Amino acid sequence: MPKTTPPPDADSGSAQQRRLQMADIARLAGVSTSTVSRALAGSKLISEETRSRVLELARSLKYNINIGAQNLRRKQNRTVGVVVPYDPATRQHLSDPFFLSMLGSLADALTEQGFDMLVSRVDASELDAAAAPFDTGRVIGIVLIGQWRHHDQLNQLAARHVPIVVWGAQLPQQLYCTVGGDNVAGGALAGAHLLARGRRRIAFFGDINLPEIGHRYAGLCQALNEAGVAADPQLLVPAGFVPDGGRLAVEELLARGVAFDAVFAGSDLMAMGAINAFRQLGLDVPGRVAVVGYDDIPLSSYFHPPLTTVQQPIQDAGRALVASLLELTEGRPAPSLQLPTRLIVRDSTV
Amino acid sequence: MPKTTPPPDADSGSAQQRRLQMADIARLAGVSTSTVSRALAGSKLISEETRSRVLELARSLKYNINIGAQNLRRKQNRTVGVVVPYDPATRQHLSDPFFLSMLGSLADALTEQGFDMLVSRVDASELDAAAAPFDTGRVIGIVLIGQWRHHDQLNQLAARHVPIVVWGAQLPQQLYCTVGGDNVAGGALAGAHLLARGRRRIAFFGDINLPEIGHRYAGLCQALNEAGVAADPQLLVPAGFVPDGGRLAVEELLARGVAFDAVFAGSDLMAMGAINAFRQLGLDVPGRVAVVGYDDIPLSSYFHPPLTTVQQPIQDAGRALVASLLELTEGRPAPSLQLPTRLIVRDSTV
DNA sequence: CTGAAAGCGCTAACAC
DNA sequence: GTGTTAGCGCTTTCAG
Repeated sequence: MPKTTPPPDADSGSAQQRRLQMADIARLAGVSTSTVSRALAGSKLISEETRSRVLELARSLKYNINIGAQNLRRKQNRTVGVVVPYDPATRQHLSDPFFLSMLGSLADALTEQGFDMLVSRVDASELDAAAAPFDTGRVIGIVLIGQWRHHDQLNQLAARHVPIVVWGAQLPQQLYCTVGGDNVAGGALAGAHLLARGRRRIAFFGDINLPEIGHRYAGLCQALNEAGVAADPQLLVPAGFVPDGGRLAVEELLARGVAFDAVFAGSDLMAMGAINAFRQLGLDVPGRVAVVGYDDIPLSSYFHPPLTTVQQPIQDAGRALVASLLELTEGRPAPSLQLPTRLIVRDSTV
Repeated sequence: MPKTTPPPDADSGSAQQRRLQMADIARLAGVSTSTVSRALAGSKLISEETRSRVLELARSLKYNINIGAQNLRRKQNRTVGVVVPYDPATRQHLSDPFFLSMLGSLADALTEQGFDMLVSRVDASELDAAAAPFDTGRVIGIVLIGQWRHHDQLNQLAARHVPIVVWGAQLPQQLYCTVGGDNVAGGALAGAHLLARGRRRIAFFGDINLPEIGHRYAGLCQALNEAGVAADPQLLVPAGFVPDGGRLAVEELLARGVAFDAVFAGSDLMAMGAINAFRQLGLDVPGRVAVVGYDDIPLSSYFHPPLTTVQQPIQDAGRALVASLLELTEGRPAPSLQLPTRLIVRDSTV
């Protein structure tokens, strides 16, 4: 049972002094509200003397302009919506450190540009709810983190002219703007690295129906191809982002009884789950099986063994998403973007 | 260099059809705006027939009420500000998975209650900037994640009657409301566990000037006391939340040349850093040294060895923070709250 | 340079 | 039941 303590300030519920407004400042300064408005806005139609008097007064009284009213009048807005879809089944999406980091990166990018960030979570199966903050005029546009398999719903949003930028993969017939890592290149990087380490039987863990994961797998296949190694469909193991997707995939792989000497996991989390499973089964990583992850979440360097992984450009991602969204909101077209990824070699692949 | 692709829809910057407003619906329905307003608000002063006609029209035209205008008129607001202070030096705070998880938990709790979440990051050394969204009328109150050493600034905010709830420790002479884990109890839990495992020389890693960390250390000392073991100040090693705070602390501890058989780290991240450092030095965990972390971030069960740690009640935390804030905004006093913590025993302590 | 007046898109008395 | 009217707190013509 939680312990509570009485509040320190017994009179907290008292004198709710009315919030100051422009008219108050105007009266006190002996000018009209127009003048106050101009002074505060830094208009140059105001005498230096009046301006400083008003400013001084406003500051000393801690007056702050009411942004809601200002927005209404100016028909503008400096708020961007960030929506994180969640799987209605597990509701667990914000648990993936990668998404969380993306939130952080967006927060930074938006702050940098003087925008506020309105965060909402929506049921991934009802994605048009993602547009609500825009439809109700609260934000000028939406950044959606995670495309999942909702290509069509996203297209509908774009067709409705909702300014929206999606973190994810570029798909054919896409009406909306995406910003994402170059997943094919990332997958190829991982594949080439494993091949260079002498691995030939590379299993892939992940749900290739998700565009980004599909691309990573395609990249792997491409690398195999170039090395003249055949891709064995038996080595493709579906795995979800759920906490122990990695472990389950390992069990499945073993159950198939197929030879393998490496795993390329669709995310770091899966890679970690897989490595733990291998360890419990007495299979040495990287000795017996090399493992590459994807994302380079902060903890992958702390993992044991430190995880070789494909790094997603999180810092750039936030800035790029915001930049594209601003283009869109200003009526300009925003081309989809693929950010470069790079391989971080650590100990899980020798 | 990022690759770009031309936009799919060349005419994206065209016909910016004006956003529908209530007057439009009114005209189309042949009624006054008041009637539309009432219908949409579900007022019972409206004939069933009119109501459904208006509702139908609004839906088919995808009309959405402008929340900004509504808020202005109603002088209300369903938005809560969540601010995450960052250390201006490292700017790295959002990297701690614990804070990120808290954000997720808050998002859930707010969504549940029909509130929007406006997230902002502020320089921890200028905490009164945290009140900006409130001062400008954008939010009805603020949840601040992370108290750090800014007790005084927080008191000032509370004195200004900014409705604010802080995740952190309860301190003497505190004017603001805190919700936090019971850090003393948590520390005691960790200490008792290590003692029960036969450890006597327990080092503590963390900056005890931070209230929460200080309380965890106090809890440890309390447990030692009760067991009749003396707390050795030599075993108290300052360590930051920086990525490799744990490693640095290990080095410092070793440099002191003092005997130790266990470490209680102020956070899981530190514990992980420390374990990696021990491993590199050939010191077995938990054989040679047992390690307990704090937070129970999602990855601690994936770590090797899986981390014994004190679990913070993240899910409850979000709900509790929101509940307290709502009390405050409704003019009622909100007592500070300490949520129970529990020890999760895994392999890092045998 | 400054003020009066007319709204931004909506709601809520107050009439009818 | 429904319409009229008067604003919410601010900005911006338009006069002076």
